[in-house]
Amino acid sequence: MGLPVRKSKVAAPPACPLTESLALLRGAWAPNVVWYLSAEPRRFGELRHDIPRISARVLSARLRELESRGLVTRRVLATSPPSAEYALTPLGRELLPAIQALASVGQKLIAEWEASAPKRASGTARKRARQS
Amino acid sequence: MGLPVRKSKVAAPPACPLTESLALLRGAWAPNVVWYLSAEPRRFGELRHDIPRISARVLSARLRELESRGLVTRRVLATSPPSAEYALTPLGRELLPAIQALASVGQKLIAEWEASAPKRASGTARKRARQS
DNA sequence: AAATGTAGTATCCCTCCGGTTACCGCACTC
DNA sequence: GAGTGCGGTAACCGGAGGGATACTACATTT
Repeated sequence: MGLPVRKSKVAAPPACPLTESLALLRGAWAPNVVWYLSAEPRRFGELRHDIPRISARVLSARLRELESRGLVTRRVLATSPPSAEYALTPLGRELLPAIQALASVGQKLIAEWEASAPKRASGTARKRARQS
Repeated sequence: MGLPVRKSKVAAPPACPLTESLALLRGAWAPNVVWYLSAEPRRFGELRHDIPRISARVLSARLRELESRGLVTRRVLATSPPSAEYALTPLGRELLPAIQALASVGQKLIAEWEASAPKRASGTARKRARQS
């Protein structure tokens, strides 16, 4: 017989907390959208501009989902032509520390790569970027 | 003409830091695997037990990917039958604060739901659980 | 010899998700 | 009336990813 199965020291999942919050951020670009709403409310076109490679279709779908999950509110402005403004709810804000932590890890990685290969042109695409 | 596009107050993505770290955790159950390796190294079967709804196929694939991304190490133990032990690398450990932050949000949500509906049987699956 | 346990791999299949493209209605400006 | 900017939606399509199931190899236990 092999080794005995050791009981995990990590809290077991009756309903896994990690899975719960990941469900809130599911879908392409969802964390990015929350991130770009963190500083201030933003309009549809501004988010498109913030996240260059997102398509209008996906941004629209993501905003609807985030709204239905209670992370984001949508407000139509009486401008001409009408525009829409999206903002984080308190629930959405609760996820910011986690997103911030992820971003700072990514920031550190980028800084290390640039430091370890300073000869590379600064705008050069790295291989890892393909994984995004 | 509509409103002027406001420049984002969130740091722009030459290579988005958030996207970088999300790439490390891509794939089903990846954050959970890292989470269950946080306290101590764990073997394949233990991880299967920790994450009940994961299949061996996906767990295997995920561990290979996490290994290739440098988050996890694999060590074969000279037991009979041979077993394998997986552990976090320093890079993998860097993601723990973010994962911890996510888990604590999920924990809070679960606590609130249970507090707001104390009549429900504690083991009852909630609707949100289907989204996982 | 059969069962058990460990650590996977192989194969199939099917769904979902997201990219692309095209298009809409409105209001203003030119 | 044509063009532009805004905020989307509709339809199509392709691929990747992941669930389910079955199978392997080896060593020890019964």
